[in-house]
Amino acid sequence: MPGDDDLDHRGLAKKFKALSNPNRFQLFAEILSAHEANYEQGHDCFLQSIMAGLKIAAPTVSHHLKELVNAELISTELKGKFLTCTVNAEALLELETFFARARAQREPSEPEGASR
Amino acid sequence: MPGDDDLDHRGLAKKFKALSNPNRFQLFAEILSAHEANYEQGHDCFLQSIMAGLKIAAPTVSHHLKELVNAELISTELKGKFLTCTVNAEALLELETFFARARAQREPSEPEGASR
DNA sequence: TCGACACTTCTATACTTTTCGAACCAACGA
DNA sequence: TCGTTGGTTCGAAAAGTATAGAAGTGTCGA
Repeated sequence: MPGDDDLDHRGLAKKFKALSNPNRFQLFAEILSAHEANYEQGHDCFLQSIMAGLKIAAPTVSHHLKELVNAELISTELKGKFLTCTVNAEALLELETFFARARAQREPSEPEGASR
Repeated sequence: MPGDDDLDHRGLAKKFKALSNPNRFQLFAEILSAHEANYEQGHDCFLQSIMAGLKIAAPTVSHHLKELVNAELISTELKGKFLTCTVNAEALLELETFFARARAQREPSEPEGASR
C-alpha cells in the first residue's frame, strides 16, 4: 500500500511546515500548555492571554493561527467576543506515530508494531 | 525547569523547519527507507541512489542535505568518492517524545510516564 | 597523469513567507 | 446607541528560501 503513506506525507509536510516558524511553534506550544493549565476550568484557551507571551502584532498572530488551523493542528471557536483554541489530539497522535515508525524503520532490530 | 523546555524548543523548531520543505522531507524519508532496506548490508545509504528518486538538481540536494545535517536530523560521512547518510536516532526519539508529551499535556486524564 | 565522477561552493533569480500599519467587523457594556 | 475591545482582512515592504547553472575540490580508475 504505497499510496497510503503518500497521503500521510502530504498532511505531515503541511504540519511540519506549520510548526517550522519559531513564532508559530511558540504559539502552538503556548496553546498546548494553556490547555494543561486550564483543563479543570473547562480548558478554554483564550487567544488574548496567549498573545501576551508573544512579541508579535495581532495581525501576525491571526495569520499564524490560521496556518495552524489549516494544518489541522488546532481548531478555534469563537465564544462571544473571545476566541478559544484547542489542540487537535489526532494530529499529535499522527505525528508521534510517524516518528515512532521512523525509529522502528531506522533500527529494524526493534520490532514495534509488527503489523505494517 | 523552564529553561530546559526552552532549549528543546529551539532545536525542535529547527528540526520542523528542516522537514517543512517537501523535497527535503522526501530526501529525509528516502534516507530513512534506504536505511531499512540496506540494514543488513551495513546500512550504507549512498546519496547517489537517493538522488535518483528526486527531481532536483545536485546543488539543491547538497543544500538540503546540509540543512538536515544542521538540524541534526541526519549525519553524513564521506566514504572515498561517495557520501553516506545516517538518520540520527536521537532526533527521532526527541521528536516522538515531544508529541507523546504533548498528548499527555493536552489530556491530563491519561497518565503516561508518571515521571514528570 | 589525466579524465570522469561525486559532491560542494558561489552566485543569481524567482518565489514564498513573515511582518505590521491601517482599516475593518462583530460583540459587549454603559 | 455609541465607544471600547478582541480579532480579522488588506496591502505592502522586508526578509528568507528554493532552485539551478557555472565553476571548484577531491577521489578514483585507466
